Amino acid sequence: MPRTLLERPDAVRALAGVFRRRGFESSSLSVIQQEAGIGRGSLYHFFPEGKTDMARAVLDQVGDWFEDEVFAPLRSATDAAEAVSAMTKAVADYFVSRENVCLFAAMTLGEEKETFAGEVKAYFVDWVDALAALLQRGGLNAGDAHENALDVVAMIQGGLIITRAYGDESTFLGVMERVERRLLAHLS
Amino acid sequence: MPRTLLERPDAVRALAGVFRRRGFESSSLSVIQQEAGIGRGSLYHFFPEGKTDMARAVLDQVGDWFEDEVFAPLRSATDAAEAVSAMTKAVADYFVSRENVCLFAAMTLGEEKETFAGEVKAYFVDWVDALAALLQRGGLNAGDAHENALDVVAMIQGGLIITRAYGDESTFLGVMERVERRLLAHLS
DNA sequence: TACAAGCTGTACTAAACAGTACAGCTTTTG
DNA sequence: CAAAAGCTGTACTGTTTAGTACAGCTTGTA
Repeated sequence: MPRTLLERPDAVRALAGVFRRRGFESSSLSVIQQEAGIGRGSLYHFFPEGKTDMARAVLDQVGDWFEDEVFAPLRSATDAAEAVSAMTKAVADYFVSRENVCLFAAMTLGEEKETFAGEVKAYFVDWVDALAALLQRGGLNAGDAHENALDVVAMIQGGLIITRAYGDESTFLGVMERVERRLLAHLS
Repeated sequence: MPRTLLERPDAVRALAGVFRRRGFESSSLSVIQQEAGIGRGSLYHFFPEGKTDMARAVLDQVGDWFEDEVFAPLRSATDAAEAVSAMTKAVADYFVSRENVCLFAAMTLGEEKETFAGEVKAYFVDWVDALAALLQRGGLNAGDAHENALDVVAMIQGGLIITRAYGDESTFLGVMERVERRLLAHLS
């Protein structure tokens, strides 16, 4: 095997940063080169189909992180209250350290919304369903569990929007605190 | 005065449709011409500064609608419960008939987020503050009123995201129903 | 030390882009 | 009915875009 100066996952991480900061559509190849510090040659080496490939790789990586750190723990948890606190903490830390941007939410708008509709839907369905199942195990009936899970995920996503609009990340943290409190109240 | 075949407000309405459907950044001038049915000449006649002018005009028009139909009624209402129901109905009807897209929320991402940061912040601040003031008049203390107002606006915005991801507008309508129920519960 | 294979910068192409200029059209006003 | 003024299509410019081609570099392996 030859050298591996830059690994694909590193490239994906750098791309994710650019897409979060500038949005997918206004990240031109020249901007990506500059901000991610990756040349055109490397970019097309790792992502032969261009920007679409890059976006897919970024969404995959984010989706994997949520699967491992959020959805799977929700599904396998035995203590519902503990799982709720772990989820809110993980999610809050994640978005605060990622410029308060959810790339899946961003993909519900713009040109390529159809291209990634499947992945985007799966992300939200997985999250809502995993949380709903946990709430059901915590004592809620199926309907209430699903409605509460949906409302909570919506509140988190809306909280991100408002905190970006306000330019003040404490707003998002406040939303996350109340999300946790609300879920715990339902479980007691 | 000479003829007025196409008025500026009509042009703005057409532009809003294009921006909602395709996103601001991927609406090129040729796409706008085609989908809005307005030629290049007319576009630069009405919006001399180009796309930035167009976006500003669209945001202004949407902002005016919300001011007149949502924020002002919230501020001047005497019956809090009635005002809450009026707001949820107006907002639900608005977004359902506008492809479940909030253009102000869309402007918190992408290239021009800084250009319109002021307008975007004002929109959310006006909404949250008007609703918070109403809840306070309805008996909540200042802190609870503000938190609930913020959470509700977040839930609405997040509901739009999830309904677009699900490709099923009944999800958003469900969120709006529970928003209304929750607010009414706080007022009783 | 030499080969193999992954990685990378540079130069290039064709298409799409935002924005300009302007002649000419249409309709209201006097 | 003529003039004024708003509106509109077309042709154009220079720039930026995504994507390609490829020579050459770097490093692990034999």
